[in-house]
Amino acid sequence: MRRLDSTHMVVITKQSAGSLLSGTRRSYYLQHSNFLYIFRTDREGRISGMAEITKREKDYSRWYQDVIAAAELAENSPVRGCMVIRPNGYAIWENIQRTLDDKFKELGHVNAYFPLLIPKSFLAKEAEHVEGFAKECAIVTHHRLKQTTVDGKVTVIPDPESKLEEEYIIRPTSETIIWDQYRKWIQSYRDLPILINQWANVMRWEMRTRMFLRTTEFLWQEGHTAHATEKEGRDETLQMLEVYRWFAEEVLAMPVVCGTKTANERFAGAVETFSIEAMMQDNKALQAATSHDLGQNFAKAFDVKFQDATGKIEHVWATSWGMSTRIMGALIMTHSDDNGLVLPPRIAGTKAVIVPIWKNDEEMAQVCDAADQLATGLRPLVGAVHVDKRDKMRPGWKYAEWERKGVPVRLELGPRDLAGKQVMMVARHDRAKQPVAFADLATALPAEMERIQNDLYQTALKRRQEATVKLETWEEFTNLYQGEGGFSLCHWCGDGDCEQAIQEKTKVTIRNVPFERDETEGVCIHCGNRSIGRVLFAQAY
RNA sequence: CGGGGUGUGGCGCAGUCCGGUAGCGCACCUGCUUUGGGAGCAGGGUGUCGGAGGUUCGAAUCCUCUCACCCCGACCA
Repeated sequence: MRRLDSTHMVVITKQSAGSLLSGTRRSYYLQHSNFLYIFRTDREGRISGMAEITKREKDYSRWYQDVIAAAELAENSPVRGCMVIRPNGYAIWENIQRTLDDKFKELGHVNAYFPLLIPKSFLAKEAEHVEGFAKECAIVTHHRLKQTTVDGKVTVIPDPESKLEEEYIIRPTSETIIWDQYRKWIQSYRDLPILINQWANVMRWEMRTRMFLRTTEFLWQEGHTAHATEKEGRDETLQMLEVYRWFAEEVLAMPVVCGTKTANERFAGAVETFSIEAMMQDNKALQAATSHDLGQNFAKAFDVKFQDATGKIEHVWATSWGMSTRIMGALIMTHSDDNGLVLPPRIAGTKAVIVPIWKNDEEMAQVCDAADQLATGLRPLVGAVHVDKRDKMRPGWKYAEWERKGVPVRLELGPRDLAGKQVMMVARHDRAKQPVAFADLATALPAEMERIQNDLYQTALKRRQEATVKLETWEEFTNLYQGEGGFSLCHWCGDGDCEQAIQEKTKVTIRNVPFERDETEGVCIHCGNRSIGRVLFAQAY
């Protein structure tokens, strides 16, 4: 929506006289030169009907929602907290799945599928696990509906006679049902390791939801492995964290901080949780993936034992690790700008779009034919290339539309280009525009995509570096988070109560204890006790 | 569960104070002219005014109840 702003008006006055603009509270008139303009605006001061994206600096949260709507990634559904992922959004998720899945397979994992519904009793078996998830579970209590009439209207109710003997929980995560199964599969050390991944939907009944970042239902992968030794379990946990780091940085162009979660933030049932943390453009942190060392907790809860080579019987060692559709929220917030979505080429659904330009039917036939030929030649090299042949839309409209949707590269092809055997190549993120000869395109386009990928990573990295500081005093700390926020590296005593007190006072949390950190001596920024080293603080999504 | 706000065509809104049988922009459809950064003209279709009840000759508008969604908290990450 386009806003009225001072550069476009000489006088703007809230309607008051009444006669000219009868009965409208949100109408304004604008005197400019010798003309009187009349505008109707909505609550936000936007002139009706001109769809544009809220500026980041004006309202970051609204900008985020506008980008998702403008790029047609997802929209709200009739189900509270659940979104509909539209084809443009799902194409990104499919690329995420394909890339991660290939990597998992490379490392020896296989896919399997476990039920959506979990017997209620399973969740209760691991004490910390049940405590962590009990408050956000959806429960299936009946298996049949019954038609009935209320106030003369036909409706349906759960049939009281179909009440389940044991109720089911819609999975918030699958550890319990998987470990119940692993018990049957594992007897000897020869059965280990088990390296299974599942692509699935899960449900957590959150009180407040935001598109992609926290939805009631979301999509993810959850890896669940079983090992013969503690070391092997820990190695697997760290290996998968490294996969996530690689994926975030190399594929999504999103720099992350790898580290260990504090005890307070640990996964319910884990011995140790590791995370990758990214910084969004509003300086808030977002946990982009987690990997858990579950120790023997689930093996003990589900009685999963094996006999080792010496004949000794022992509980197995476990890990679990996941990345969800939440990462798409991070992807959107990391790179996008006030013109809409910006995507790194390696994850974009459509890598490039060709916009043919013509004046008449004859030219249209010629440029469209040439565009098709170019696209056919480029697809094997770069992936999906779309030719936008829609008539009744002028090129300028198409440029704007593809920019909103985040297609990394646009190729403009008009009669003059055709005559010169070239296209105009334009990058989405910086609008850098250059002519490229047809003959050079097969090398120039992949090179341009590499440049874009690298630019996006470097820009995000620079933004994070500039918003990361080392702080020494509580005053500096509170000042930072009452203002612009960001990442801060501060000394911390290691005490959970102290951590909690910091959160209650400032809403700032320890994101993780970074692997690479300054371990020089110091005192806790909050309580002044001896420090365990500097840890990463930030306000978080 | 508190505090605030909004429900009117696909989307964004006006109309509600002061009751008179629903309107604007965008989008959509048709035609013509256009097409190198958001085209123009002409014609056209689109509504149980969130729901229920009440007052009234007459309700989007007044009254009562109710439902849904959004924002700020609480919760969670």
